[in-house]
Amino acid sequence: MKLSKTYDPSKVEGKIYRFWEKKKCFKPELKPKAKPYCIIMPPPNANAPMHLGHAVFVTLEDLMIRYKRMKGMAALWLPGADHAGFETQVVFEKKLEKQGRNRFEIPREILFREMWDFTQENKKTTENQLKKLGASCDWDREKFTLDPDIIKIVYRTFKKLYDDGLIYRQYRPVNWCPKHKTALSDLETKYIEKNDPLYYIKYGPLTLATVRPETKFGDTAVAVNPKDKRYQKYIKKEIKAKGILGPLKFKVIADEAVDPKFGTGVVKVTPAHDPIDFEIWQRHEKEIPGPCIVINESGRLTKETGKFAGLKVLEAREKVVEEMKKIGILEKIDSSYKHTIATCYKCGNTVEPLPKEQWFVAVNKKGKSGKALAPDALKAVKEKKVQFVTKRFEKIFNHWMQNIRDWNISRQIVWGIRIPVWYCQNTKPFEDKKMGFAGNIVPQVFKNKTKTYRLRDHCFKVSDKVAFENSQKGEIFGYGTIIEIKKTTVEKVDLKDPKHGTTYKKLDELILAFKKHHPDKKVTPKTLVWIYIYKFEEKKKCSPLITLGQKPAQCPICGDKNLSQDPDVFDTWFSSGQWPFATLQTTKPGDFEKFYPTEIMETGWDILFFWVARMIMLGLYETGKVPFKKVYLHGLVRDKDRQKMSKSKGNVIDPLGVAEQYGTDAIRMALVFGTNAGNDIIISEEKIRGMRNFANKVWNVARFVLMQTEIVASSEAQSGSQAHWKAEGRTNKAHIFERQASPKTIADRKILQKLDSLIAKIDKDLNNFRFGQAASDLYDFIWHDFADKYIEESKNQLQDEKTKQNTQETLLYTLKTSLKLLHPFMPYVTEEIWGRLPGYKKPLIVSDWPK
RNA sequence: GGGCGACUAGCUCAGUUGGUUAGAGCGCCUCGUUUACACCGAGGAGGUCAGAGGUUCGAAUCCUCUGUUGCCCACCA
Repeated sequence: MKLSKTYDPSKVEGKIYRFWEKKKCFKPELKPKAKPYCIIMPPPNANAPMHLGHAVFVTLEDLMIRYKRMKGMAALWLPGADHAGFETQVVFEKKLEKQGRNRFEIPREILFREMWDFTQENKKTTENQLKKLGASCDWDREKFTLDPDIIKIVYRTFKKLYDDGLIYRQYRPVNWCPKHKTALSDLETKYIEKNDPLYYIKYGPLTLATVRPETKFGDTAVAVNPKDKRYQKYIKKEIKAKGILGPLKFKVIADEAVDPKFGTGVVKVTPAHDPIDFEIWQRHEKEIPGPCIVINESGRLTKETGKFAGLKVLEAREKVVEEMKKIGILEKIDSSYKHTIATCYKCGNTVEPLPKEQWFVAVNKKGKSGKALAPDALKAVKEKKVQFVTKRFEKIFNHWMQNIRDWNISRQIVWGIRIPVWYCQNTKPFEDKKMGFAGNIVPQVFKNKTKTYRLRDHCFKVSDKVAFENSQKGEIFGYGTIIEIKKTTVEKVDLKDPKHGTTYKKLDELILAFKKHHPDKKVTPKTLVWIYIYKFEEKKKCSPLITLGQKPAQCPICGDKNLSQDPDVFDTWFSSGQWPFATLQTTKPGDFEKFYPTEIMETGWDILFFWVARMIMLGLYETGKVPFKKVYLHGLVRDKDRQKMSKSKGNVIDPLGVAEQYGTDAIRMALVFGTNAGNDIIISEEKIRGMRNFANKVWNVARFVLMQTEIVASSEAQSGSQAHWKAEGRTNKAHIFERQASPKTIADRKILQKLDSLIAKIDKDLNNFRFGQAASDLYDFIWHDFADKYIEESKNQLQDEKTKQNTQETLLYTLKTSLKLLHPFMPYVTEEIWGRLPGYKKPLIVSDWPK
């Protein structure tokens, strides 16, 4: 029996991968004393099978690892899988939708469990795909981003940042997706250009321009530029204006952020629904008044907007504009106005800025430790501690890093690492005295007031304690001890008493307010009212308790045992930003010390900000060292029409399917051949087929060489089993592996010289990350120099007894060396042939690189 | 509004610090079934390197401008 005429990858690949695994070829322990070389695999998302895009990173990283391994280094490629927080949540919610279910109706624990099972299933699939692609990673060290020991490290970092003053909680407008009902980071929004009408609205003596008239109900002021001459006389004055829901009063404030050239140079300030307005407002006042929140979490108007309550933003806009026209405050509409709006990068819905209390990472600030996230990262790059293989990504990185704002890491979803913070509910007074006042108190109760009035008889006694709650935030902010209770009627309430928590100028207003709170009751001037006079005591602010995951027994400040955990989870990138050290610190003892900082981070450029930037910041912060010395960013895989591969377009090439048809080696070679760092990779079936042909060429070169050197027979007898990897029964012709000392023919000399310079060239290319160049050089040499020229020439030389021996030597030596050089690119076919060579000692994957 | 790329053969792309006659794969044309391979071999056609200007002994490569095209970032209400 001879070697088959064509190479059949399906017969070899599985067998060879298992053989490598069995021989522990992927483990760095193979060379205990060698220099370490480590790549952390970008963990594939465990929410879908991999596609050809993933095959790029497998190919490139495996290529580097195999090369360095053959170069004699203790090479570790550390695999993993990513729970991929929000991404997976989105995928899973779609799945639920198809089943007619809704995540908000499913209890947290059950939903989490279902998603856990779902990701575990996908994780198995991706592991198999990685193996099929020939990934020579160390499976014993595989990590999942939700492994308990990883979570522990994430908690440790969070606490460290908090203690250092670099993590804080703040109430402010955040990017809110009304569909997914969670906040998003600035990176998770996508800006799109839109043509929206710009409305010019009269505000008393002023006119302002806005695209969002529906948020008018949440206005707190009107702002102008302090230097704007037109409006000097209004600054700090109060102006009266006509509004849809009745007369309005606004203070005119001056702020630099207002561009006098835009619109009329007058801006309405809506702190709850616009981040810039919030900042303006903060410079003048502090709190966002509760009634100024006019849009809710579903993107509908709140009850503060009266008859518009319940309408969606766009519906409300139309109606509001109509009304404004009616009452004559709409001056004009500029319908040619173009601007950009933020949308959710997953569902495309308009992002609604909503005020929320969230955890933020201060990226520009210096902590107590003296460390600062973004500045330190920039410095490390500047000092070349991290080098970008493609220069232009360094520019992009710098630009981004210099302009980033604080990072919101709270997400209102269940899939992820729960934020390890407990809040003291401080409910003691209620347990003791059963007050139950909290839910019904009006919000306008302040600490310098001492009276509040109620329509309802709460049956309180003097000396009772009541709690005051901010109904917007659902938070108790203080307690009152009742000193006196008076019973009176609405008309007798002293409207001028400054001690009242709520003040109305006229009886009508008071009645209106009462009606709003008690829509079920008739309120007349004769209606009974209770006036509670109390002593106010601000709630002792118990600070949030940051732990390493465990629930504290009690609040260390007030001793209260009623603690509740923050319902939110971390932005998935907050935890994956710690991946390089989190993995190495939890695999095997000594790994971190040995392999950190890792050699290179190889991933797609689309996650440069999401992931690479965060790893540099958090890695530096936590370990004092950069997480990797180099960054290699590959391009996106596109089809031959330059289309991005995506499921919705239906142009996804399934790597397993193609591997089945053409072989893994063909795909891998197709993905590197003629490509360049950072540029997109265009792949087509024709290209893969071409590389399959190349694999076959290599196979046939080997077939010829083995036939001509008459050593096939002994190994052929055992073909089909793994026996041919055993050295026994092999001829003792190890010497013919050696390079001829002095080539006897011109052809010999020529091919050997070419081979020498090829080795040098491949080394140089690989060390400079010019994989595409190396691949085509190899292709060229093996096909056109070795096969087309030398092998043809050898047919003559083998006829001649004088040159036969030397020709055999050269054939074998050239084959052997070619296989070594080619192995990182096409591991399967090279290993398979290698196993059939005379003088076989150990697998090609762990053989020495040619010199 | 800022920034970053791309433009080389019919198609998809290489081309290192400037240096012979600018390359590959696929496709196309001619010939060939010689005992490694038709998933092949031999040969061939096909390019004003987007355009203009500049630097240089010499430019696809460096500089400037223009055009076409793609992408990223950004708190103009």
